[in-house]
Amino acid sequence: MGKKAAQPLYKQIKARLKAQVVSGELSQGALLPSETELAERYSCSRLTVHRSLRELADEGVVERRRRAGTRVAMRGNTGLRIRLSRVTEEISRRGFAYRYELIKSVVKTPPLHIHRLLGGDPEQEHLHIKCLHWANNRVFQFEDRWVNLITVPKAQSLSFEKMSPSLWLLDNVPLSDLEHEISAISAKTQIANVMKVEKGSPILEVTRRSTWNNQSVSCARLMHPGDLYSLKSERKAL
Amino acid sequence: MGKKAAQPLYKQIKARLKAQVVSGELSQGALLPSETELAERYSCSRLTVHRSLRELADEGVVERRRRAGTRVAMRGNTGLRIRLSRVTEEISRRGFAYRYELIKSVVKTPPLHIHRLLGGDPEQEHLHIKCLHWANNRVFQFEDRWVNLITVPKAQSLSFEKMSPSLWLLDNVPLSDLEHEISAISAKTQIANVMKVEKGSPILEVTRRSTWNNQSVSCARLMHPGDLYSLKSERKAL
DNA sequence: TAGTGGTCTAGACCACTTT
DNA sequence: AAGTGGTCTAGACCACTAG
Repeated sequence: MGKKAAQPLYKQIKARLKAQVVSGELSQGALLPSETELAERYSCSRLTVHRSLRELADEGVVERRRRAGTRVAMRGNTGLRIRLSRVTEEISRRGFAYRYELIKSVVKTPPLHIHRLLGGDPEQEHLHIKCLHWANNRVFQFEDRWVNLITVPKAQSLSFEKMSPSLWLLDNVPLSDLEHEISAISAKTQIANVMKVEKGSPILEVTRRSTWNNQSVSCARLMHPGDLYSLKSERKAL
Repeated sequence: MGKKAAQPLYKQIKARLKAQVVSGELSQGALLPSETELAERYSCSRLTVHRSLRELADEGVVERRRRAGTRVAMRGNTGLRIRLSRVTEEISRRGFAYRYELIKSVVKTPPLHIHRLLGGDPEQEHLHIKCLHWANNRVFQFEDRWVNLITVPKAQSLSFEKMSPSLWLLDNVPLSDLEHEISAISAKTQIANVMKVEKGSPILEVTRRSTWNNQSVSCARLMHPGDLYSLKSERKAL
């Protein structure tokens, strides 16, 4: 293993400052030197120091305010990042064979709690799809999705017999914002039957809502058997 | 509501480029103009354009490689950010009264699966704590934690009768890295009894491991009744 | 090897907020 | 009023890699 090339200067400075925070040398709320002073101390331009501090602020390590200076952020608020891949990747990464199964696909007026997510005319019909993503002989994900036919009219003419709507949407609909909610539920009779798990089994549910220019595109419940799936964060700082 | 001050130039450029991606005008894999060209087009310095593109790359909207240029990123890999606050805040934010209850606190040799997380000598004794965080009359979180007594010797002399170890650690131990895993489990008899929920209830479990300079500090299972707690992501792009 | 992005400088002006 | 961070410029050199 050869020695790594030198890190860029701004990363070195960032690392040194972060080390002082992590070691407790700079404790919660402590004031850091100004950018000008740090630039002199490290014999570099102010912009270089600025970038170090800006990235530390983005990571939540420090807090910055004009005139007030840069301070070590209070702990106790932790951010965690989770990466989600498309189902097919998640399954093949685990070494399982992927199979898709359409359960139902109908166009109808959504119930009220779905209408609240999709917005628009309460009488408008939208596309409701239920399907399964199999990993070998187990159900890996049960997808229960509504697609907004106003924003995505193209979806109405598709059968989704061979391809899941989640994959089709990813490749065919430009989308901007996603909201997620992660919860643990218990498999009720119907869900247990569909997912081929015991009634009452724990289910990890990811609810996803996607929007485009503030117009809803689709919302979905993605349900996984608790023993097959969990979400891991990237290991990240503070 | 008065009009906002003009956005900084790099944000405007970022927004314009992003809009082209989101609208589909630039589709997956499409090549963007070079920094030099964009700088001319927007009549600004290259650094300003660079910052726009760098942030878009950080957000996963584009991918950049030297010589190869900047391309619209493939979709299907989504990042989601979740913010976690300390338990007391989570509870008071919901308008509930917080109460802490210590169940047990012992020093002993951990079982093997815990030792794998804590590292070091397999015979070394560590601090094992179980406690409850109540929200009004419901158990909001059941905390099952091991604290590494090699890295945090101070913890041995504390009783944790009034204050939970999670809160104490936050304020007293500098920590650098956190790893999380989120899963759905079913309340087995013992857990159901402790958490005062029905046997078999869904539990949202967050497993957290904290390290300091690559040495483990503590690991914990934070268990919440599925009907009381869920994790919401910040709404963020792509 | 040519062209891309990555970093860095020295200087400047501005916006904000505390004093 | 003064000092902080936020942004921006015009230039430079370097590291990487596709052609």
